[in-house]
Amino acid sequence: MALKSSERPKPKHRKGLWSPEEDQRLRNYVLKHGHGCWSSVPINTGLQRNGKSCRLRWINYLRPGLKRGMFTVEEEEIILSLHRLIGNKWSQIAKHLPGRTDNEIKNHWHSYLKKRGANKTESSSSSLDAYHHAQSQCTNSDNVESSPPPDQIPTSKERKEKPSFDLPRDGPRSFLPKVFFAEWLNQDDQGNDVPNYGAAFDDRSNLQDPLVHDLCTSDFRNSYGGEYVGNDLSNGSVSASASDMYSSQLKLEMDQVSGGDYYLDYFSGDDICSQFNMGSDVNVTMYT
DNA sequence: AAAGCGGTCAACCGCTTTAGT
DNA sequence: GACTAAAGCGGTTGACCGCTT
Repeated sequence: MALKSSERPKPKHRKGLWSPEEDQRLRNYVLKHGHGCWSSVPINTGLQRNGKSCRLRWINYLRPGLKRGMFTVEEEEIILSLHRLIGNKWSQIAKHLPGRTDNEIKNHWHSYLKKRGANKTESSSSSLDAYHHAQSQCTNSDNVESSPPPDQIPTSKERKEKPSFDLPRDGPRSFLPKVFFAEWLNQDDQGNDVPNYGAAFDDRSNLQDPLVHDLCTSDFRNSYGGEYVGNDLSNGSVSASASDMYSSQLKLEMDQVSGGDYYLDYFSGDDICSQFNMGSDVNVTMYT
């Protein structure tokens, strides 16, 4: 006789910080097989964690493409701006900060920005500017680091002992975070770094990002209470303003995955790794 | 030197939503 | 439509660390 799910004996799950060995197991498994159903991951890996814990560990810490280190001023502006607009929708906010997790943003909000946001009553007007500016800042070649080999990502314990950034927490905020997947670089006529948007963005089919889409249509005003800060795009005009917003693509040369090139919409918020199995060697190239 | 304190962040908890049957 | 499992999400907790007294 089959037991009801509530009557099944519950396996003992380990709790607390993840050990390097656990990280290694999970990372190896997901990179090789994909996560599939998370509840089966502990079974397949032999980890004494529940699936939920594995999922969280992967999303917040092990997943390739995560930025580590301090938030830039521009990222903070984006968080503040979006938080004013949509509140504690951390996952929505995270979609607009590539490489940042909702958990990370939430923690940062509670640690730094809540106080700062409370003090700072002005500023809404600069929201879109900050948002826009952040995209070009992200293209600065000084920011770009290719993803380290998985075994070089510090464990949670190691991070506490030796943070991945060199400047003190309260140091200058112009310090830019590490980017584990290469971002890309384009330059305008003046040699300033700009995102690689242009023609690609003019194609409406590229407006996958919900915020961009909203910003480019009048829906945005309606969606967020009729108050919109920054550039006025309410007439639905996409051409110049929208193109200036951002659009970018990340080209991954997947030598070991079908031998093809993959173009991923960097800002779509898609979980890159859940879409395919990452081979052990993933070459990330700059796409300019 | 050690106790107290506050800040940070990884991880857990519980609720909601979504998908499958 | 009801039920179940999985996934997603936001709030909260607790370990750890550095600073102050």
